[in-house]
Amino acid sequence: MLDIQLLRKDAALVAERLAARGFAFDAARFDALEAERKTIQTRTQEAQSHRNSMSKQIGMMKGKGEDTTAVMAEVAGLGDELKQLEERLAALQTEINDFLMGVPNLPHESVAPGKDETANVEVSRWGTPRNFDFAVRDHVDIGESLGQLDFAAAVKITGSRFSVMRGGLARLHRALAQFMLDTHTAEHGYTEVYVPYLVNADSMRGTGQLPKFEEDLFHVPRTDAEKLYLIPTAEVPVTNLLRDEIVAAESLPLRFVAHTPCFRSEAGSYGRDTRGMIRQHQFDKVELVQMVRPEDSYAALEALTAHAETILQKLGLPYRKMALCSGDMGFSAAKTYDLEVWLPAQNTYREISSCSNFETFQSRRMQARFRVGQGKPELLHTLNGSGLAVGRTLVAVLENYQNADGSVTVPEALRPWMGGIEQLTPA
RNA sequence: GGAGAGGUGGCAGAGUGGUCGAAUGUACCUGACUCGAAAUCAGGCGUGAGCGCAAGUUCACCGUGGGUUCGAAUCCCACCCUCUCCGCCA
Repeated sequence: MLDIQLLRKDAALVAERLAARGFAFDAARFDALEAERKTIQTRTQEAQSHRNSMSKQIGMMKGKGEDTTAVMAEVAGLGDELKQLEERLAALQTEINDFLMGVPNLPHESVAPGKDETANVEVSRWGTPRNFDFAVRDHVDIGESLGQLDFAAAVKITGSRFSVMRGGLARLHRALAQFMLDTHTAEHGYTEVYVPYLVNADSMRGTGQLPKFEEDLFHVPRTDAEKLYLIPTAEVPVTNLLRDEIVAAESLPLRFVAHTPCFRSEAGSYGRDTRGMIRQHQFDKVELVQMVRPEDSYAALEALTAHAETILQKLGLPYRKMALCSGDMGFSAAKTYDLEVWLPAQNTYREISSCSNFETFQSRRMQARFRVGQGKPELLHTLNGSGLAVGRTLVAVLENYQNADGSVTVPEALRPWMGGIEQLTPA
């Protein structure tokens, strides 16, 4: 959520900056709503104040045993008008809030303008894609011929966009997650957290998935009041750890890492990446989350991105770092770097991590704050990034480390988590 | 799932219709005393929002949402959550 003070001061400027990301901000509507809100709120508060002082007077008079019928008759007539004002004000505030909840974050000044991913800027590139002296196969062929990747079984058990792994491949998947967790906790100063995979609507609103993107989420019905959602990323439960909290400035920065499954309905992606493990309804991810002081957040974004890059480097996977343009960023982000890993079978780089600074966009929704000494609470800045998406990392390892005989070499860095296994071979 | 108890400020804990946004204790901040600290004493100390150049002022908030009333932390209804015991269970 944007700062409403900024909107009041200069809605036109906000509209201009949002246009850069393809969002049409209706400044006229906002101004109109605000104008009415201001009038109604002032009148409501005056009426409330009047009623309060009259009621107080009745209390005082009764305390002294005086007759109050005259005053009570006077205040009795106030009820209807006050109720109407209060209802109108509540409706207006709901409307303004709904309106604001649907407005995306402002892009940071360093973000390149652009309509879509074609305007993203390549920041750097690491590693050299390997030359294969045999026909490369994609991860589906590799995994299935190993007898360790089974989409047919997943379709039977659940449906499309799920997978079953067995044996060494299942272990490789687990090893990847543990390798990532151990690296981030031991080398990058993150605290490992275990969190719920089902969250309530308030949490989804806090990080920005709701109200706008409900169709992307799976949910568990129950009653409306207690409806729960499956997390699309650990960002949701982990960032919401700070919702409605005020932490001491000295405790910042907070750095959390969590390994969780993620669930996405993939509504609107029919026909895209239907083959293999690239786009699944359920996938594992190791997520990095930071809460920092505002002045530190852009340095933190660079650091967090570098933490994710470390994983790719240790695994020897070639990748490139992209700075997303204004039109390609997610709803809540002020600035985003994507890391794209080289996939030989697709002969291209594919997203494997997305690292963003949300500034106060999430913390304002969540009222996640910090306090310097005895000072006023201030909104902190939140960041997160994949460190990394485990499923896609598995795909990258299979494809980049495949051998002519159909086996797959286990990257050196993973071997401590593989119980000495150096190669995946058919069972 | 059954039975009971309970949700009040950072924490503890009063308050069951009226100067209650809320006693008191504790924690914390400032000052006094002290060489310094402790103890003691005095004062301060919730969050959000509106209006205002400011000083300030107004409103809302006692789990959440409704209701009754001139007036609700207090009464009524629904829901959520926590705790205890029983049952079941990894």
